[in-house]
Amino acid sequence: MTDALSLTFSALADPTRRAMLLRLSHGPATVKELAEPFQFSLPTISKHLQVLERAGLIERGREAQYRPAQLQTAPLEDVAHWLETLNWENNLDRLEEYLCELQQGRQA
Amino acid sequence: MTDALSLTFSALADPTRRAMLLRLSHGPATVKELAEPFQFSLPTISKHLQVLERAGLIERGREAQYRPAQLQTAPLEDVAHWLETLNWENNLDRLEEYLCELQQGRQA
DNA sequence: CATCTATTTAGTCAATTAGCTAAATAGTAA
DNA sequence: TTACTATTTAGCTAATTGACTAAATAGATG
Repeated sequence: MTDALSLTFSALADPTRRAMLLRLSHGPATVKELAEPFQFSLPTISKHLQVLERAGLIERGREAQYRPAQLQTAPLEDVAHWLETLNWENNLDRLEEYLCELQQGRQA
Repeated sequence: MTDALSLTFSALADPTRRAMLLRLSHGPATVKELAEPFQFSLPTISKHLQVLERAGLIERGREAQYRPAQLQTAPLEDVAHWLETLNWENNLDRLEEYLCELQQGRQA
């Protein structure tokens, strides 16, 4: 999918990538550092990082041979916002239902 | 992926499925009703519902020929919780950093 | 320059996904 | 029973994904 939310959700739909983000929530890290807890090859880790980058969940710097990744929270906020919207609509409906019941109570 | 969070995130990583959930946040709906806004075939819609069901995002009833779907919010709360955890760790680190700076300031 | 470390690219492969049509099943109603 | 509506299953296809190894690139250092 090309839309931003879908990119974000699908980037988050992998436990390795989520673990990486958790690691990055403690501060920037290099590819090798991020790879350490896992048994995957470095190219595999590199690809995971590309997925996270494409979703805007990380940004990458350039320091010597290192390309340190840093967590970016904007897409996470978009996700939180979408969740709130779902709930907000839910609550609006509940309110509407409640008002309807009130009105019917008055008419009965 | 077999873990619950991954199932949830990957179920949410599709705009059609997200639109369905939004629709369901207004109340239960049948497959046909859910299919209406889209140009996809019914089998396709049915498969999307199976994905949502497998992720626990909907539950389905049985009323005559209809199999109405109903939004389930538990997995959404798990997602919200995971997002909070990320941020919570983030904030903890910031606090720690801040305390470090304070201490160094005292030593300087 | 030669080499070492960090990272990415290229190319392969198996599994999964999202769509389709055609056919099967479940339940209602004539 | 037959026919109609709602939904799912089966089987197909093309695209995507996540893993790998081998090789290429970027930069630092002997």
